[in-house]
Amino acid sequence: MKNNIKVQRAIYNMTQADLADKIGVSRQTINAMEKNKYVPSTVLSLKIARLFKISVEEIFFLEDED
Amino acid sequence: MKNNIKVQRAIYNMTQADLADKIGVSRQTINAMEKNKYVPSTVLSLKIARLFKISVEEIFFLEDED
DNA sequence: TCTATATGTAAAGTTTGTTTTACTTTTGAT
DNA sequence: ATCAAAAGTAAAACAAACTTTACATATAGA
Repeated sequence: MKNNIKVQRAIYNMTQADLADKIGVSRQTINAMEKNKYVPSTVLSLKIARLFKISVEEIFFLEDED
Repeated sequence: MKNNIKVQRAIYNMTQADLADKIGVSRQTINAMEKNKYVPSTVLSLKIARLFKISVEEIFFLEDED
């Protein structure tokens, strides 16, 4: 699974730490997500989508290997 | 977080085992999700949404405590 | 009522998400 | 070139997802 969190952050001019604070996780969690180190929980993706005012599907994308 | 997976299954007339097979998890995983025993990964919620031809937000709902 | 199918549940074990601490590297502004 | 903020990374520890096995309960049809 891939995501475009970094792009959304850029649109809203937020740092990884900003985003982490707003959705209640650590900065490393955001960093790891952006670097595709792991798959976040659905609660996290819903919170991120809500924050950026777009759908989960507009941020997270399934890949063939998923 | 809550979900309406059971309703979607009913619409498509699928058993928990059917759904589990289609998205590649165990039947107990589906059962536990429906009973709100745990929060699925974003990969799972994307697969379920795709299967039911609706958005993640139409199946999974954040609650105040999330 | 008997039987098959579907659902609920539980415990043990494995894998993966997430935090914390801490350090390095990059980037941008002055 | 320097400095501060931002991003990248890593290891240890903990929490939560997910599997497997196994059994109990419910439901519907013959």
